[in-house]
This record gives sequence, C-alpha cells and structure tokens, in this order.
Amino acid sequence: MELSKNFQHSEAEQKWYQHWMDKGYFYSTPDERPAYTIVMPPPNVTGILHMGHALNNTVQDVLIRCAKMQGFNTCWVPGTDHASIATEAKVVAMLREKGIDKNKLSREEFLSYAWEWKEKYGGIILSQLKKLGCSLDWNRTHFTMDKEYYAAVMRVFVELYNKGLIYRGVKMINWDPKAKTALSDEEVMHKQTNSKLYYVRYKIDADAEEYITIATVRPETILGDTAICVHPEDPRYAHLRGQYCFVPLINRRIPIIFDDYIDLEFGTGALKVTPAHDINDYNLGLKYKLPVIDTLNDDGTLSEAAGMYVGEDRFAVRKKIIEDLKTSGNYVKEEDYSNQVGFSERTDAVIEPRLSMQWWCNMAELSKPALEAVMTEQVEFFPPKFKNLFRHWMENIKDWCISRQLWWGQRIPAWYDAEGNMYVGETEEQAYQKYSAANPNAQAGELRQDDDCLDTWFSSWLWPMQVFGWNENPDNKELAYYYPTNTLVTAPEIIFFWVARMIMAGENFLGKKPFDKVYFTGIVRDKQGRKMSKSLGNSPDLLDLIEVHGADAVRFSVMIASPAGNDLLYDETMLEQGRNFCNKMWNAMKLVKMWEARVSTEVSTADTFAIDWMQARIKQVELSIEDLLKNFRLSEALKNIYSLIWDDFCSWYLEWVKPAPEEALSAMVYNKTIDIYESLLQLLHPFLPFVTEEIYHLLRQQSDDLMNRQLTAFDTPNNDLLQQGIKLQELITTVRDARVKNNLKPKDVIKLAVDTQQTAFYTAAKNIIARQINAEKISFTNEAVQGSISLVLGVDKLYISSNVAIDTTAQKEQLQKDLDYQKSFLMSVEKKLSNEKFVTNAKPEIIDTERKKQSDTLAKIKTIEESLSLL
RNA sequence: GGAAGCAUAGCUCAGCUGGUUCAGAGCAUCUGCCUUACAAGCAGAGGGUCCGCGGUUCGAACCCGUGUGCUUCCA
Repeated sequence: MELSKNFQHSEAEQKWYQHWMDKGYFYSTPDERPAYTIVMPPPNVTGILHMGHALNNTVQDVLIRCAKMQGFNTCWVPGTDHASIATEAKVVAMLREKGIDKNKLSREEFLSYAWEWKEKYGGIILSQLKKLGCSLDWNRTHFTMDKEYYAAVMRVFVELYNKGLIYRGVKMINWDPKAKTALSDEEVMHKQTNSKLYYVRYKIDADAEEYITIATVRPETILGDTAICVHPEDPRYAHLRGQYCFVPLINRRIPIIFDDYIDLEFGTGALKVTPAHDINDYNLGLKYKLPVIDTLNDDGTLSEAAGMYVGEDRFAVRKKIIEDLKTSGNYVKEEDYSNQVGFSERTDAVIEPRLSMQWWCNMAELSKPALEAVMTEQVEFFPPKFKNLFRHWMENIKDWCISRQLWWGQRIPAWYDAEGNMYVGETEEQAYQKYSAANPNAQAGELRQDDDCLDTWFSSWLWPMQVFGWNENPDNKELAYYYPTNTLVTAPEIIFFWVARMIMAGENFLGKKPFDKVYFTGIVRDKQGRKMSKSLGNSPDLLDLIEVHGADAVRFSVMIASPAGNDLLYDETMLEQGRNFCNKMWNAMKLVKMWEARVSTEVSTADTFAIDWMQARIKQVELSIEDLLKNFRLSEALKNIYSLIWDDFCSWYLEWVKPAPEEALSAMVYNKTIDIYESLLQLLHPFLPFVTEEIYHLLRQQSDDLMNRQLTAFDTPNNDLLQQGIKLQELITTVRDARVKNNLKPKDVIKLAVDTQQTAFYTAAKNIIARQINAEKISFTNEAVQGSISLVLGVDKLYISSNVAIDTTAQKEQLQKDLDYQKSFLMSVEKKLSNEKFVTNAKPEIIDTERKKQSDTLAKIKTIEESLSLL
C-alpha cells in the first residue's frame, strides 16, 4: 500500500468516529465493571462550539478514554440546556427580523416559534462535538425541557414550596430592562465604568435661603427621592435635624434623616434616598418607613410616578435632567468618577435595581449539606484553591430569585383564582384539586397560571440526577450504578450558578452528592490575554481549525498548555506543534513499515539494549502519567508522552535499531518495535484518538481497536537500564558536539578509542554508538591516543581520530571550561561538607549524596586534568 | 471597599515534601545539514539577578514578612 507523505486527518477522523459509533463503543449500560461517569455541562441549545467548549470537552474525553482503558464502564452523558433568557433573546431577535413583534404574540404562539427554532438550530453544538472526537453516549442525550425533565423541575418546585422554602414576595431585584425580566445576583456582571458624579442642591424648607448638596451618579432617580440622609455625627448638617427639603423640579417635600450608614468622606456626606431604585436606599427606607416611588417602567423608561419625562429612556433623561437642574439653579458641579455598574450577563443592558414581586428560594438550609460536602472533601475541587471561594459564597448566601418574566422555560406551577388566592401543584389538575377542595362550587377554567417561568439554573441543578431518571424512579438501576458521577469538568465562572446548586440539589433531593471531583478548567484567552468571546470576535472558528489542522491537532493545542484552573493563552503555534506531532508519528510508522520487507529470522537477536532501554522508559513514563492523571495534571501528562514518543522513541530508539541501508532486520526487533509503538499509541490515544487509531491499524493487522484496548498493570522500570540509556545519549551528544566544533562533516568517518572501567556498557552499545557517531571502529585503550580529539565523559576518556586536521585550541578551551566548572562545583560541595552545622543538621542521605558528589567530582577533575596535560 | 491568585529564558509556562550532577520544557533565535521516515525534519549551540527588599534555616526559585506590578472573584 502506498502511504501518503503526511497524516491525512480528514479521512481518518470521519472513518474512525463512524467506526467507533458502529461498534457501539460509546454506549454504556450497567454491568459488573465499576462505572466511570461524567455528565457534560449542557451547552446552550442555541450555542455553537467555541474554544471554551473545545477545552472543556477535550478534557472530559481524555478522562473518559483513560478510564475506559483502565477497565471502567465509562458513560459520558451529552445534552443541552434550554437556556431560557439566552434562547428567548435569540428567538425574539429572529422574530423581529421577520417583522414579528413578540408582544403581539400569545404565549402559545411564541412558544411554538421557539420550539421550531430549537428543532432547527438547537443541538448543532452536539454534532460539532463529534468532529472533536468526543466519545459521548449519544443514546443518553438529554434536554432540560424534555417532558420528563420538566416534570422533575415541577416536582422540586412543589416540594420546596410545601416545605416553605419557596415563597413569593416583593423585594429589591436586578431588573434587565432589555430582556424585561428579573435576574439573580449571579447573572449581574459588575464592570468598572467611567461615569460622572453630579452635585445637586436641594432647598431646605426654612425661611432662609439654604441648600443641602448631594452627589449622585444617577440624577434621573431624583424624581423618586423620598429622603436625604446624613451622618448623625456630621457637624456640617447637625443643625438640620428634624428639617425637610424639596426635591428639585418637582418640589416634593422630603425629610432629612440621620443614619450612620452614611460615608462621611464620600461626596458631600449627604445622600439622596431613592428606596425604589437602590438596595441600600431600600434598606434605609424600610428602617425609616419612607414611601417608595417607582419611577421606572419595565423597559427602562420613566413611569407616570416620575411625574416628568414620562416614557423617555433613563439615559436620555439623565442628560435632560442635568440641563433642567442647571436652569432651576439646583445644579452645582460635576466630576469624573469611576464606579462599578451592573450589566446583564445575557443582554449586556445596564441593570436597574427595582422593587418587584418575584418567587424566591430560601438557600440557608439547602446550602448547609453542600458546604459540608465540599469542606470535608467528599466533593473534591481541583485545584483546591476554589474551596475558599466556595465557602465564602456559601456562608454569605442570599435567597435566590428564581422567577423570570420570560416564556421560554418551565412555567411556574402556581395558579390563582379570581380573588388572587394561590394554589401550587405539579400540574393544573393538582392545583385545581386544592382549589375545588376550598371552593365546593368550583368550575374548571377558573384558575389562571402564573405568567413567569423559572430561572434556567433551577432546572440545570438537577442535571446529574435527572439524566438518569431520578424523578421517574429514584431507586432505578441506572441512577444506582452511575450516580454519584465521578468527575465534573467545568469553568470556574459557573461555580455558583451551577456547581454549588447541583451539590445542593443532590444532597437535598437525593441525599447523595452529584460527583466526587470537580475539575475546573481555565478561561481561554487570546494572545493579548483577552478572554475569548463572541462579542470581541477573537475566538477562532473551531470547525475551520479542525478542518485545516485536524481534530487531534486542536485537541493537542488546548491540552498542552492548560493545567487545571489556570487560564489558557491560546496560540496557534501550539496547533502547529500538534499537527507536526501527528506527522512525526505518521512518518515513524512509515519507517517501521518500510522495514517489513527486510525482516529476517536469520539475523542475530543478541543486540537488545535499545529494546530493553525503551521498555524501561515506557514503564517509567507510565508510572509518572498514572500519578499525573490522578491529580488532573493533564498537560504535564501529555508533555511526558509527547517527549517519550518524539525524543525517546523517534530520535533515539528508532535510530538505534534502524538497520543500515540494504541490511536485513531481525524479526524479533521488528516485532518488538511494533509492540513498543503500539503501547506508545495506547498511552497517547486519550489525547489524540484519531491519529493513534489510524496508525495502530496500519502498523499491522489488528483484531481489536485501540480505543477499546485495555492497559496492563504498570510495573517498575529497571533503573540501571535507564541510567545506561542516559549515559549512551550523553556519549553520542558529546561526540557529535565535538564533531561540530572540529568541523567534521557528518560524512567524515571517525575512530573512537575509550579509556574506561565500564567496558561491558560500551560493548553492549557498540553497534549503536558506531552508527550514531559515524565511527568505523570502536576500541578500548589505557593510554592517550596521539593526534586525536580528547573528550571526557564522566570519568571515561574518549579519543576521536580522523583524517581531518585537529585544532587543539578549541578542545583545550572546552576542557578548561569544564574543569573550571567542576572545580567551583567541588568548592561549593566541600564548603558545605566542612560546615559543621550542615553535617550535624542535614539528613544523612543528603550528606551521603554530597559526599558522592565530592568523590565523583574529584575523579572527573583528575580525568580532565590528565586529558588536558596531553594536549 | 473585601478576598484570592500570579510574577522563573525573547514568548507561553513546568519546577511536588526547602537539599547545585535541576534552574527545566515547548516555541522563537543562531550554526551546520535536502543523511533513503519526517525541511511540518535532523544534528548542535547560545540565552535566566527565579520581580525588589528583609527574615527563618546548615541550606531558599520553593517557607515567612514587606513593597511593586498584573489578573480574577465578591460587594
């Protein structure tokens, strides 16, 4: 078969993914093996694959494929989130483009458009994950608005309501005027913003012409002011106790109140109090029983209650009112000011704090078992630094605003009768039963359901339970087998939104944590360190990258530089490194295949140094990888395998066993080489599944697939062999360096004479050495060889003879440099050993190594000095 | 305003329990090679005040304090 010059990724990816699917390798059903389960963080149903997903899902796939090799029954559950606010925003935008106004549609009409949209565009991301090679159990694909899932959400709502943990109430909430919905605190992003601080004076209600000046960044809220507040110990305002003043423009008479909440340093030390539009003002309002005047409509325009500018947007009013305050003589001055402004996570609209009737979930009780699970490491965080963050949040947790003024989502299961009495039930029938029990004359159709729907996270917190059918039967076999899941892989950004709440849901509704471990990936940033985001447009198109460089190269690039919890600075050179790596392995395979025709059973098989060494190296790396994976140090693990394959296998091993041109190759060496290559491919497979599977099958006829191959138990490597390998490499490098420095061309043949105690080592490696340094002869000697290049390797002396004239000055310099280094090294060691405190305090094994260093260095110095004296 | 993290080669980062045969990798750079697997490659080389200052210790890139700079989270 003709093999292409380079690895052709497109075909291989297509072919193997289909093959794995056909073989059913991704599918899992409970059996006698231990389970290894991951539930995928469900992406938004409208989402498309971006860098964050690529990182997150590659990590999960690596974990799953590793576990599979170790004999676990692996199950990775895919799915999508209905993402209520994000999806609704998209559907509204789509309708607008079609010239349809959401407000003119009925709820049912809108929802049918939304479902249509979901069927058409939803789940694109899942098919994109296939391109990345994700070994997901597609039979288990879930959606957070599936019928069964919906029912589970209803059940949880009703249970919590019946326990009194869900309630309805008027409180200050974060209002998104663009999406026209309430948001939870977690959905508000605070950004540092350049604003103006306006100073405005309010006329005191007194005979004298006296004013009190306040500072505000939101002058448009003046119309909702119901008090001015100053610090009780502020001498500037002490005389105003019991006084009133007038709100500018509308001349409402409001009291001046005194509270030590006020920061004396800020502005003028006087605060305007607008209970309807600021949480702190609201609390002051409660304390002093101030009236609440809501001056905003739900779209961010001013309401009738404002009395002025009615129907105009709040930001337009901000400009206008300043002009009007100037005219009225209330404007004093303005200053540049930098403050934190809240923005909607989804729509990027400026959040308006607002009083509103919403549904709330009391978190105090729910959070307790979750906090404990994390603090006692029943749920273990990687990296552990997130534990503190988690605790801090959980200990200061506030009630969760769970209602949203949206249509796309689970509708709140509360019904009202004509008098406004409320009936909560999982279904309308249940609610009606309660209603009719209280009202014997009840008629069907008299109840009206709450218009709001639930926060998306109120459904996704059930994800690890409900994908295994918790609601239908909490004692079912699947839930018992797969739950708690093993590892959750997610971004630290959603630790509160999602991770914390899943733990709460698991602990409270099922009595079991949802996962053992949480691996937090970093944030993917571009070269300039900016977070990759759609709005910045700095996220590369992943499907393009996969198409051009291959899925394996993409996986390599995101894995090689992403330790847990550390941000990933994405750089396309890593993509090239990954592609080159695939290519390197492809060519190594070609090389081995070329030998196939030259295999002979006649050739002696005595020379096994290279094989023995390579096998020891593999064992060594296997052990370190096992350890690294346990600690989720995936990038380190990949680096180790990369170097094992590229450096040890390709650069050393293959060159060591490579037959000379035209020469035959021992069948034993050939077969061992393929064995070795196979075990390397297996180690790498979880990271780069496609190229490894492809090469695995091209190496020789296989009865199985690499993906399904099981790892054998690791054992400890022979340390002597490893040391000899290092020595051999050093020998080769030293001689090659000398060749370069003495202008010997690669084709110039040399003779090597060695003065050593370790003749066995040189004899074992003789053939390898000869080939690697292009020596026609290797011999042992006890004395210096005249006219040769003299080198020192440890305590061995090497003499290189050739036909080319030797310039001894370069050698002298080199040896002298080495001698100087060794001498100063010796000095530092001896200084230490002569330090009495060191000898008495240091651990014995440390002292022993120092002694060994001393004697080794002394021997080296002697060797170098002898060589130097001969030049 | 509160909290956490980071600072090591030109760049991106490793460096676990303190121990000079550990200051390391990849990329980039320089030199020489179109050597019959691979120029997307091979061989070799150079490059660092481990952010500054103080402390603990026989010994500090590593522990403690402090200063500076950056990042993130929360209010």
